[in-house]
Amino acid sequence: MTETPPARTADPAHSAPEGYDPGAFEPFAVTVDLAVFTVREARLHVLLVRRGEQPYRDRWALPGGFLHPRESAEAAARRELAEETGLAPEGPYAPLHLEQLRTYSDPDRDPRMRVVSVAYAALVPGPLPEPRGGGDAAHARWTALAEARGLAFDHDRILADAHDRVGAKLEYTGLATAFCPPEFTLGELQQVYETVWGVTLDRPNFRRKVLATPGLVTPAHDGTRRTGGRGKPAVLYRAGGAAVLHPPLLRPERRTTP
Amino acid sequence: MTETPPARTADPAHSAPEGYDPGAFEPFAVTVDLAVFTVREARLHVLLVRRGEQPYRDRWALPGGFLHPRESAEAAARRELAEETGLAPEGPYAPLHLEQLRTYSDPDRDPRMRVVSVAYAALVPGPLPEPRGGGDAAHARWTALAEARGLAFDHDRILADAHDRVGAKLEYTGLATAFCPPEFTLGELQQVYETVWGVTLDRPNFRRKVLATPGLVTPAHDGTRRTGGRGKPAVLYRAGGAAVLHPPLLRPERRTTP
DNA sequence: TCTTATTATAGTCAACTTGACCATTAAGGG
DNA sequence: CCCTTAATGGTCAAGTTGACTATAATAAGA
Repeated sequence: MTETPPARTADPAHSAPEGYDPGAFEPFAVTVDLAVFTVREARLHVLLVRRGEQPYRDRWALPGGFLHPRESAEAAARRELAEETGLAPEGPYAPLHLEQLRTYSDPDRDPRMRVVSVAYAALVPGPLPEPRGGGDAAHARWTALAEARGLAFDHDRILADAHDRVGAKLEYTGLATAFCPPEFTLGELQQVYETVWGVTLDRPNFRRKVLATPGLVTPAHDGTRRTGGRGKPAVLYRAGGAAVLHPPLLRPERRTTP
Repeated sequence: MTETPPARTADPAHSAPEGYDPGAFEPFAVTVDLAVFTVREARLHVLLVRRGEQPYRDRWALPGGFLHPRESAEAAARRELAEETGLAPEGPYAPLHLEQLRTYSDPDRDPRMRVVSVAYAALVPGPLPEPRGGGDAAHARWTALAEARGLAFDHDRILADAHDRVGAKLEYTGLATAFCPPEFTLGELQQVYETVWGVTLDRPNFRRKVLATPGLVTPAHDGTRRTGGRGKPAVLYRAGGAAVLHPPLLRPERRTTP
C-alpha cells in the first residue's frame, strides 16, 4: 500500500504513475471460506457442502464463495452463510459470532487460478436446524469435526486453524455463550467448554469460576428450567456481554509444574 | 471456494463452467501491509514510510506492497520488509516474529481501485538499526507509536489492531522475547512488557512469575552483564522457545473484584 | 407411592498463586 | 568511601484452584 502498483508483466506500458488503470495489475480472485461450528449431542460439528464442480468434484468443502465487486469480505461471508445454509443474516438462528480467522494465499492452493481466500469462523447456537440448502449448495450438512477429513483445497488446514482459534478464545473471551441459545443453564455452558476443548470439567468448580468472572453470564430474570430435564431444575442465564474475561477461564492442561 | 466463480458482470459470456478463464472474474489487487514494532528508549516504535505517490502523497503509511504473481502473502511480507527497510530476511536483525494480523477489504479503502490488503505484524529486537531505505522507500523511519497518527489509507486502524494483538499475545505467548536481543536480562524483558502494555510492574514479582513459567526463558550459560550497567550485574537469559504460556502472564488490569 | 437415578447447587479444605513489601548484594560515580 | 542504582532474595496475608463431600429437587421406574 505504499508504492505504485507494479505493471502487469505482460504489458509494462500499463503502469499508471498518477491515476490508475484496473487492468494494469496482476489479477487475483478473492473468496471467503467459512468454518461454521455448532455443538450437537456433545460433539462439535462443522457445516460442510459437497462440491458439484471441478476441481474436487463430489468432495466435501467449507462453504464459501467469491467476493462481489463492491463487497467487503465480511459482507461476503454473511451473504454466503445465508445463501448456502439458510441461516438468515438476522434471523433467530443467526450466527451469534462471525470472526475473521486469517487469509490463505498459497499460489497453488486452487489449481484453476490464483485465488486468495479470507477464512472466517462462525458459531451458531446449540439447538440447531438442519441446513436448508438454497441455491446450488443443496448438499450442505452438519458433520462431526472428527469426521471432517479429506476436504477440498486446503480446507483441512483452515478447519484445524479455526478449531484452534475457537478453543483458545473460549479461555479469555465470552465466546462460549455464542454456542448457546439466548437463555441457557450453566450445565449447557459447561457442555460447550467440554466439547470444544475435549475435556471434562468439575461441575462445582466450573460454576464457581463462571459466576466469579464478571460479565460472562447474568441471571435471566428468575426462571428455572424443568421441562425435559431429568434432575434438579437449573437456573437460566444469559450472555454477560463481556468481550474479554479477567481473569480468563483456563483450560485444564499442562500447568506450571506438570 | 465452493462454486463456480461468477462471471464478470460486464461480460457474462466469459463464465467458465468446467475449465477456467482468468479474465472471467472480478479482478482484485492484493497487497500486504506491515506493522513493524520495536522497543526503543522505553517506548514502542513502529516503522513508517513516506508516500511518494498519489493518493496520500507525502503522508506516512505502513510499509507494504503488491503481491507478486506467484508469491504467498507471507513471502510478500518478508520481501517488502527487506526491500523497504533493509532488514534482511535472515540477517542478524531479522524480525524474530512475523504474524498475519487480518485482512482489510472495505471496497473503498483505496480510492484508486479495489485493493484487498493482508496485514502483518512484525517484531524486531531492541537495539535496532535505523532503517536503510533501499528502493523507492528511502523515507522509512521509526516513529513512536503515540506520534503515528493520520496515516494513509486505513493504516491508523491497522496499526491500532496490530498494537492490540501484540499486547494481548504478550499475555499468553512468549512473544515478548522477540523484542529482545538473543541474550537479555529480566529487566530488559520487563521493560518490554511495561512498554507494550503501558504499565509498571513490580520487579521481584515479575521475575518470580517469569521464572515460574516453563519455557519462557532459559539461563544463558552463566554470564552476567556488567558493562555499562549502573547497578548489580544481571544474569542473562535466552528465549525459552515455548509458544504458549501456562499459566499466562496476565496484565495488571481490572480483575475479579476491583 | 416409594425408591432411585440424575442433575443442580452449596460448601470445605489444603495447596498454590498473587500483590505488596522489605532486605541484601553488587556494581558505578562523585 | 559513601551514595545511587539495579538485581536478586525473602516474607506474608489475601485470593484462587483443584479435589471432594453434602444436600436439594426433579423424573423415571419399581
